[in-house]
Amino acid sequence: MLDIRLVRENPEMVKEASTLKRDPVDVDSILELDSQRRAIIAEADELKSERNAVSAEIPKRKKAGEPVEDIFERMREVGESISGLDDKLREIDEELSGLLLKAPNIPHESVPVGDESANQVVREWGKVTKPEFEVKPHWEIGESLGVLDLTAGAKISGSGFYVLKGAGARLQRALISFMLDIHASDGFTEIAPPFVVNSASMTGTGQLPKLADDMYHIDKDDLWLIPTGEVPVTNLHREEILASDTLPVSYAAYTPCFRREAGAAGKDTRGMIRVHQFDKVEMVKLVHPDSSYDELEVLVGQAEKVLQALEIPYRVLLLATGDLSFAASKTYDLELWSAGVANWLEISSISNFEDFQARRMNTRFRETKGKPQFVHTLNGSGLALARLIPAIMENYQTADGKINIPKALQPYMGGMIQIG
RNA sequence: GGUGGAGUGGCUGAGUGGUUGAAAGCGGCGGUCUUGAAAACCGUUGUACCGCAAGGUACCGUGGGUUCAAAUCCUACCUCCACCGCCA
Repeated sequence: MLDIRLVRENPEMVKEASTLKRDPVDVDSILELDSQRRAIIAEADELKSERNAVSAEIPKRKKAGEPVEDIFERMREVGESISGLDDKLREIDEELSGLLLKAPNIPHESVPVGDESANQVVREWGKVTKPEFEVKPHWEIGESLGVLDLTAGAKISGSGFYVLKGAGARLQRALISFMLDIHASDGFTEIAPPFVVNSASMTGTGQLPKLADDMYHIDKDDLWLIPTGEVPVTNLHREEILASDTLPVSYAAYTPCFRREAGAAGKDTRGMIRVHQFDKVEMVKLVHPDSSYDELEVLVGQAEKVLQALEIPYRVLLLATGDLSFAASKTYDLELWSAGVANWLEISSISNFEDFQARRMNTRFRETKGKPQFVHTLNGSGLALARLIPAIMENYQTADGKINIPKALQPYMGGMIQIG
């Protein structure tokens, strides 16, 4: 959520920034509601002040045996005025916070301006080699080796669900342990959170109110299936004031992710690439505002570490303003080349949200002296399994139609060196 | 799911419908003392909003209600604890 003071003091900046994000904010309405709100508060507070003063008089009068009926009469009217103003204030507050909750975060100054085509390749790691044989896309090699079954997924759940079998299922489990071990040894605390959360949590990280249609909702209990581990893990500290020496807080969590993917269809939806349920290891950080951009670089490095350990070539992309997600100030994507879809695939997205989520969650920290301040939050995939598994199936494919197990992963596969 | 009990400041814990933002203790912070520390003693110690300021307002699980006035009464909901039922 944007700071209302920021909107009040820099309305043009907010208008421009939201336009760059292709999500223009109705700044004028916000300002109008804001000034109405303040006027009503001033009026109501004055009446309340009067009521409090008179209330203090009543017991004294009673003690002195003086009549109080006339005061009751007047205070009844004052009370009615107050509740009228309070009702109106509630309406305005609701409307105002509705607008504010739908306003996107402001891009950081270092973010390139433009649409997707303005994304910048920051660096590349490893080199994409073209093997002499024709690499089969993961859905073909996976099906032929009996480790991936898309038909079964469609049967038991529907289109957009997959089933891993045998060494495929083991591979996924191995990757989860492998990645969590890396993060844990680098100081991340492992978290096993709920996979279903309430609306307050979804609002806290910014999925609600705008992205409701992209998520699965359980009507009966008014709960949401998490679209990413970011939601439960970041919300761990909702409505809290942390001691400053607890920062930075670093978490890593394995969770499934559920996404409705309404309207998604096309070439890159084949196989495991765009599905309704996938597994992911997510990293989350809560940090001091002064260090959040340094932490962002570190977090990108942490995600890279996994790909490097697996020896899979990738590139790091700095997203342009128009490609940034709703809550992000700055985002790097890690992409790797997929022979299957002949395209770069996003395998990780690492973002700094500054205080945008913290403000929604009311997550603050206190330094030894001074007022509580909002923390900055970051998160990044480390990594998404439904992209990583295809990457391994395609990058580690052999000419005779088998899949080698990356060396670092072999201990996690009980020593297995090849599938097939 | 059923029955009973409870939800007050960082924690423990008082609180009669009317200067109670809230006693007391612990903890925290600052100080005195000390070579240093501990102990002792003194002081201080919630958050948000409105306001240029002075100052004002709100908050005692959450929402609604009664009242001139609610931490205190009523009501619904939420959470926690205990027991019963069910269960991986």
